[in-house]
This record gives sequence, C-alpha cells and structure tokens, in this order.
Amino acid sequence: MAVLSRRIRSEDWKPVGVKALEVNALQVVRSADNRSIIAGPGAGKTELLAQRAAYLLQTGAAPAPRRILAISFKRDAATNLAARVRQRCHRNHAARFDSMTFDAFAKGLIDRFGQALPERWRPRPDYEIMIPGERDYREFLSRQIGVPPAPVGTYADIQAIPVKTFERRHLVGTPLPLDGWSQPTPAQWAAERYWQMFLHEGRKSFLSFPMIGRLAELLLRVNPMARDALRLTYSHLFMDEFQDTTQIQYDLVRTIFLGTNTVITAVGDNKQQIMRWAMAMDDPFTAFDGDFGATRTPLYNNYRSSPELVRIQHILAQALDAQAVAPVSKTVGTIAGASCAIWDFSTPETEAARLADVVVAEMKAHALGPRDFVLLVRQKASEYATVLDPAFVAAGIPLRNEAGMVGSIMLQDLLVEAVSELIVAVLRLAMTTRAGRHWTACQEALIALWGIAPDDEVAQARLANELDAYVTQLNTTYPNSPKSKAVSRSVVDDILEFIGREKVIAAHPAYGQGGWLDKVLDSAAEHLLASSHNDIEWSSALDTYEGVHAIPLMTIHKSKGLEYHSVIFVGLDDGAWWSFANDQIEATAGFFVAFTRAKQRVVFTYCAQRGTRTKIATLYQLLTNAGVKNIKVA
DNA sequence: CGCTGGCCTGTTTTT
DNA sequence: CAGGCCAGCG
Repeated sequence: MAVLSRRIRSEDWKPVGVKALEVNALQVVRSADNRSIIAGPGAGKTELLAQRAAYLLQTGAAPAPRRILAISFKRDAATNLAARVRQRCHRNHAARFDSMTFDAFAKGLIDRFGQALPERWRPRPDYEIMIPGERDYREFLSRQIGVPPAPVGTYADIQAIPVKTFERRHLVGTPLPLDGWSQPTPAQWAAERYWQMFLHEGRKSFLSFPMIGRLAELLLRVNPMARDALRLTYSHLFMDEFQDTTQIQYDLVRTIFLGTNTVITAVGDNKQQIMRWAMAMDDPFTAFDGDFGATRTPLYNNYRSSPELVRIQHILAQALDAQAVAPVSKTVGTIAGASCAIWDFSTPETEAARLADVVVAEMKAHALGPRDFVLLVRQKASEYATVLDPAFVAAGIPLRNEAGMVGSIMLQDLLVEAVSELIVAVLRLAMTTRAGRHWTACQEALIALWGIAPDDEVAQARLANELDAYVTQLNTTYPNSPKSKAVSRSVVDDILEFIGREKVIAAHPAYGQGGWLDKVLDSAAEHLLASSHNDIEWSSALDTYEGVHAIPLMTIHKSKGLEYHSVIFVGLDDGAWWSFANDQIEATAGFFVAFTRAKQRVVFTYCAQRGTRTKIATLYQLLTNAGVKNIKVA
C-alpha cells in the first residue's frame, strides 16, 4: 500500500497494514473525545494506538504542526509503538509522533525548563539520577535528618514515621507545595528536609524518577508558558498500560491537560494490574473517566491465544473481575493434546531434564525456535537458572536469564540500548557473510546520526564508502571475537569512535549525563567477551550476544507485554508465591499475566521439594475449574 | 564467640 | 515460604 504524505479525507481512511480491526477499535481510532479503553491480553492495544496515530496524522485530525504524544511505561513499549507508526505512515507524518516513557517525558521537561523552578525546588542543571539502591530512607530518617524544631515535633515523632512508606506517602505522595509546607507534620518536615538535602546540600543535586515527576508537575503548575506550550504542541495524548499509572504521573497529566482541547486516549487492562506495590493507583480508569469525562470502551477480540487458552483465560479473568466479558479468540489451535496442564516432579533436577527434553521435542514437532518458548518464574530467576541451565545446555539449547547482570546493567536493558544495537549492527556487517540487511541497518542508522538529508545523494554515497572502508579495516584488525576484556573494550571503543561519540550523545541525550554511556559501553564489552567464551567465530559470538539460540528465562513482571508460543511456568508453589495472602488480587493478576503470554500452550510445574501448595489452593482451584489436569511426570 | 529467635525481604518499570 | 541479617543471650 502506498504511504502518502498528503492528506486523506476522514471517510476515505482505511486501517493500514492489518486485515481488520474490531468495531469498537475502529470507533476508537476515529473518535474525537477522551476514551478509556479496557482491553484484555492480546486485544491489540498497541495496534489500536498505531492505527489511531495513522488516522489522526493522515486525515489531519491532528493538524500540522500539532503533534501526538504517546506515553508508555517501559522503553520497549515506547519504541515498539513508534516503530509501528513509522511502518504505517509517511516519514513526514511519523515525525509528528512523539513516543516516550513517562520518566523520559518528565525528565525532558525538567531538563528544558527546570531552571525556571522557584529557588526552593530548583535542581542544579547538572543533577544526577538517584537509582533505587541509593535511596536509603532508613539511614536518612534515623541519622542524617537531625532534630525537628519545637512546633513540628520531637526526634521520637520522626522515628515513628514508617520507613517503608515514607517515599510513597510523604516524599512524593502529594503534589509539592510551592512555598513549602506551612505547618508541617513531622513526616512533611522530614520530606522537606530530604528534598532540600538532595536538591541543594550536596556538590550536585540528586533526584529519583518519582522526584523528577513531582518537580515536573510543580513546574507546569506554576509556569503557564511552559504549560501552554505543551497544550499547543500536542493535539492528542495516548497513554499505554494505563492500569499501572502512578499518582505522580496522573497528577502531571492532569496539570497539563485537564480542561484543554487535547484529546486523550488511555488503554490498559485492570486485570493485569501487577504494579500496585510500586505506587500504581488503585483504579486510574475511574479517576480518568471522572476527571476527563472519558467514555469507556471495551475491546472483545483476542488475536494472540488459541480458543482453548482463551476459554481458560476467561475463567481466571472472572476471579479478578466478576463482570468480565468472554473474549473471542481470532486464532486457531495448532497443537495436539492439552493446551494447559500442571506437571508434578519429584526433584528440581528431574524437572529440569524433562522440561529440556520436552522443549527439544516440541521444537522439532512444530518447527519452532528457542525464542518461541519462555520459562517464567515468580521471583529469583537466577536461582532457578542454576538448576535449569545445565539440563538445557545438555539438551543443546542454552538458557538465558534476561534479568542477569552484565556489569551494572541488566542484560535485557543492555540489548535494547541504542549503542549496543549499533555496535552489533556494525560487527554483523563487518564480520559476517551475507550481511545485506545489516548493511541497510547500519546505513540508515548512520544517515540519522550523521544528520544526512534523505535526498542528499552525494553525502549518502560518501557515507557508503566510509562505512565500507571502515568495516573492511575492522575485519582485518579483529579477525576473531575477543578473548580478553581489553580487546573487547577496544572493539567497542573503535566502533564508537567511527560512529562519533558526540553524534551518539546528540541523538540520545541520556548518554550525555552521569557517565551512562560509559556504563553501557563497559557492559557491552563485558557481554561481548562473555559471548565469545566458547567460540572465536564472530557470527556465533554475535548470536550468543543477542541470544538468538537461547530460551529466555524471566519473571512474570518482565514478561508483561510479551508473547510466546509456549509458556512454561516453573514453580507453582507457596514458596514462590509467598506474597499471595498479602494481596490476593495482585497475585492472581500476576498469575493471569503469566498465563496470557501463551499463544498455544501453558505448562505449570510443581515440585514438593520447593514447597507446599495450600496457600495458593485458589489458583489450583481455578485451573481445576477450567478442566486443567494435574499429572505426575517424573 | 557462637547460637538463636525475631524481623525483614523478595516481584521492580525508569536516563 | 526461605534465607539473610542482627541484637542479645549463655
């Protein structure tokens, strides 16, 4: 289909690059009012937003130069949505689509306008990000804080503040008061002390992301110019995974857009709310419907899972929401035998061996690759990995713990870092045969980074020559994959020097701050070395780097938004689900998320050595009600 | 010093 | 639920 840059009449517009959308989805795509879309797993939420973006941009419902702002929680969700819009729209249209994470949005506001904050709340321009491990509220409240003045209270009052909830209830619990708290409670006084300490009292300011969110809200509340600029810029706002919105994020959106003509589309699934412990609001949809007069629109189709899995999903869904409507599966079942089963094992070792055998057999039977499977656990993935890994390696398929640490960065984060992707693309091009698609990838990346105009053919030809010469030289310098950290690091540095360090920083501002780029480069070098361990062949080292032949192992939380042919959930027992009794709804939602990642098959495993299964009897009961059988395997 | 019992943590997005 | 940590005890 032709991707046009000229305007299409609204009545002539058709969904781009997809067979069909369900009636409700199509109605949302064309809507001109605020909407909250409740849609279960596999309903095509991202596709809906991509189509709506195409509609708004192509028909002029989002008229140039106004833009669409899409806010996601996770980076991969933000990138994924942006990529789909680029696929479906002309470059000139896609350029008016800003897809970013909530934190990147808030940080961008602070970086642009933060110096306009009143002195009390103004961070230094070179502030640094405080990562969670550095937020030690116990230490702060017991030692660093000092004694409050008499009207506020006593040292004992401060010690009575619960450490666990200090951040969410007091530090970032409410919008910041412009002139400070006038008659502070002991907790508010402590919060103010914390803010002042980390804004003003060190050599640099240190801010956590929740703090940045609160500062951004204050900034736009007291700065009408910045607020109006945003309102004028964005005719439409999309919010993805809305069920996990925190009060901080919601307050920011409300301060900017409440009572304006910016049209807001919020999509999510309250049955997948598994971030309440991380400050997500209880029911952001109801708040949004009330404040913004949004119309609630459900979606009913499931484009991911087989009819049999959708049937079982619905039984789980009803435990979370008695009103839940049965979704309609739009795919077909392709496997023989039960779509879901619980397998009992005598020891974790027999379990590991048997699972590895099953995966190998299933890959053969259904022509599947390792990445069609996932091993899910509730927590402590690395502990499960130590038992599972030897068995899977013995069966010829390596296992990969996506949450494993490479230096200071988590593996899955490293792999989606722009510089890591660039380095791999250049190495693929330089070191492997039949590198055609890597040539295109490198060329496109460099055109963007070096700021070459799409119609400047002379500059593009020069780029092609430089790239060609460079990869030839790289191939000569490093004929084999690295055998030491020093060599690995020099490969990485060599490539970055060719691309241009300052060009990379210009394109990705995050690399310019707090030594982040060097952290990523160091992790990339370390992972490249680890990937070269068994092999001097570049192509297999790069395969290992990207994990193309490995089965992913991850926690439920990490699996959110992903999908696999087969899901193997290891350890359906009380031990792994220790928190079940604390919050049954949230735990059941986690169970639901795990189950709904599968397109064709779900296997739960149980091993008495790891614990009992009495506390989570309700989860077993749900599966039993759905007709799922418990089988003694080995 | 070494043991014990009680308390806490674990799932964690984000530059 | 299980493992780590730490204060307090013999």
